[in-house]
Amino acid sequence: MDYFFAQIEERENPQFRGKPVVVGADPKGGKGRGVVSTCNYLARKYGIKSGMPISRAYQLCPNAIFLPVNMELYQKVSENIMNIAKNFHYFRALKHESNGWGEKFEIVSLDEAYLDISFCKSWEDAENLGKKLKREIFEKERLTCTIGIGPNKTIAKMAAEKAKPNGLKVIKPSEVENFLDPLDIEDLPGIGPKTGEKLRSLGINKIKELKMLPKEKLEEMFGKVGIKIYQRVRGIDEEEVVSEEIVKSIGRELTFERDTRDPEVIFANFEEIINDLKKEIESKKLVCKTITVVCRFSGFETHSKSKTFKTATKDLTLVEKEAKKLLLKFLLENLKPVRLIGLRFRI
DNA sequence: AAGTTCTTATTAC
DNA sequence: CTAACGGTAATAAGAACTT
Repeated sequence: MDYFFAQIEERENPQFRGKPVVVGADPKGGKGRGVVSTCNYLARKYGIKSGMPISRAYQLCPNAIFLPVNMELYQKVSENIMNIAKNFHYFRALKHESNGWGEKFEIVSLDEAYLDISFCKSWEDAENLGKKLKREIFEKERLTCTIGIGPNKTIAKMAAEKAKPNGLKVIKPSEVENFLDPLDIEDLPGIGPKTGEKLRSLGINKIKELKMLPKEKLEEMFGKVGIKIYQRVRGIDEEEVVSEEIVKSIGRELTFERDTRDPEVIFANFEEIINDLKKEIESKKLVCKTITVVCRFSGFETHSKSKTFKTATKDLTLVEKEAKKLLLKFLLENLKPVRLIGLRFRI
């Protein structure tokens, strides 16, 4: 979906149209500590981007419309759209007489999903399917999206990225090389700021240049990720579209309004985090094998402590006790004010 | 020496 | 003038530890 959260807000509040809209933390007159979740394209013209500190966004455009994240609403809309896409996909697969191949539908996040449309008989066929899906989503939800189509997940994703917003881009196998070569290395999924910086320090800026690096060199520099990169820059990606991912961990974390050393404040908030997680574990009938407590101190220095149980346990009272012990250790061995606390349960 | 656990780093959305 | 920086989840790597 295009600029999902902000686009939903525009739909719900037509008076926002034509104005820069930023969804995220409260800027508090430039003093806020959160980040931008999503913003519309007008806000992007001012240099605002997802993940940027909200204080920075406020500096760039103090007159933008700053909105809090209304997650319940976005979740509901996401559900509607995923259902549209899923049903659409299912009936297309039936029509094409796919024998179980094409029903795969993978939800990546609230606003992203993969459809395995390998039942299509041609790329034109695939493109038409994309057009129809775009139309259906817009007719039913009044929201635009961008669809990328390619021989594998990586290419499809990158095609969509380049076609945003309200776009549709098809990359046929014969076009993959010409599509990839001129792109920046950071356009490749899996190359983030750190990996990108390391490569840039070698004078590698474009995917075409990245192709010059031998597999061994990439593996030496980045391990398994390096091998993935080697394949991806060559348009190779065998990842399947997988319908259901198994949950491996659930966690919560919280940044305080201001750094604090007050144990009352810290433990009261930790209690809330624990209770929240306990509820989720119980309702989903999960068990807990490992707990990890995270503490971020003043200066953004982040540490974690974890404990693994002999066997996964349902005894959340025990889990709670251990979690509190770990947090206490942090406070005893580090005297700096605390910025963030978090807790994660590994299943 | 091998298997686990702990901790940190990186990425994505 | 520069830095400013959420929350959730996955995966990988290497160190530290048990067995």
